[in-house]
Amino acid sequence: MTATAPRWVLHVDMDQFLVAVELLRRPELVGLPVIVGGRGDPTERAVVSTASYEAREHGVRSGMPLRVAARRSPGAVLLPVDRPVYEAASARVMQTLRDLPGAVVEVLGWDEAFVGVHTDDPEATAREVQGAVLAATDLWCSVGIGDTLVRAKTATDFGKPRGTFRLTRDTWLEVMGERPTTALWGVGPRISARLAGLGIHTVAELARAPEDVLVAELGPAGGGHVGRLGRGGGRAWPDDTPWVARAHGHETTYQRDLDPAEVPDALRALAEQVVLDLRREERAAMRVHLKVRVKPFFTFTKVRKLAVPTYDADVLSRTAHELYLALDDDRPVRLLGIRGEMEPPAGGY
DNA sequence: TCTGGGGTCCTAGGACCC
DNA sequence: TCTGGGGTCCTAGGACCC
Repeated sequence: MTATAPRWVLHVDMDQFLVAVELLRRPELVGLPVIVGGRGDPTERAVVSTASYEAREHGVRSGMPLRVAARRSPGAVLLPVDRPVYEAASARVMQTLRDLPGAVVEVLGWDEAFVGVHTDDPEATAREVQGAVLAATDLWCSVGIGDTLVRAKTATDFGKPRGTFRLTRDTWLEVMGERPTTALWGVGPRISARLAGLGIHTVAELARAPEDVLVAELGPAGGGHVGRLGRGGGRAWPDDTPWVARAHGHETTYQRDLDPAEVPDALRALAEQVVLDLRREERAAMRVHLKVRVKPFFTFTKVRKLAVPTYDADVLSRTAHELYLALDDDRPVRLLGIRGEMEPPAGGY
């Protein structure tokens, strides 16, 4: 890679990451349907975090209730989520990427990152990245190649597993044009339905849509953003400035619905965890915006938010309880969450 | 016993100020 | 008795992603 060669964005995405990390310490499970999720107990309220390709052949998908997954793939091995192990593996992957000469790395999550490189042969560079990650971690990744972040990210799926794929301004519409708008990163069922109301069903139709029409429907920021998505546009170079968390929160789905009388103790436990996170990671000058999330039924969530100028768990949990009481809802609680949102520093992030 | 837990970013609309 | 417009801050909540 030389600085004078053209710029390319690589999207590095680990293959079945959580399962792959588990297989490193349980090689006897290679080739079997393996599901990582919750505490590995299909009778509990929990969902699939990652399924091996063998389990996916049985119709198991991430986000699916463990109970359903176990029914679809009766012989599958279920494993509990082991965050510290995945965090350590993720750190090794990201360090490997940062050690590549000239690479600009923007981390997206545990198992994926954008890597900006200068190269005349992006496929060869992508293979080098795969080799370096494999050598350092024994883990495989797929690499999407693009002239923007969105195109690189979108390309990765076509390269999975263990492959590479390139999407550029010239090939974007030919590959993506006839696909539904939900195929785009950032367009979910709601946005897609609103676009359909404008007669926009495919990526190509979105790419052609006038900006003022999109802005009228989705707002000033949303309209421009979604229009750019349709053309595969947007940022063309990763941003490697260190990450500053905007929020920390904890939420719990209880195995047994909580009686309202049990809520204060539960809120206190959550508040203490949030305060620990804030003290550890945030500057004291920031203000906390407390957000309480309550889910009495699985389709229904209520939120109350309030600025609270303190890191004191007593005050937070008391305030959270007041917010909960203000919901004026005495139904059993399935999910409870509180979240500290940081006041952005002057001038924004 | 149908649906996790960690986040990010955006918008509508009301309050308030000048 | 009637009524502005811009800007900012705040809360409630929507949508999406990994």
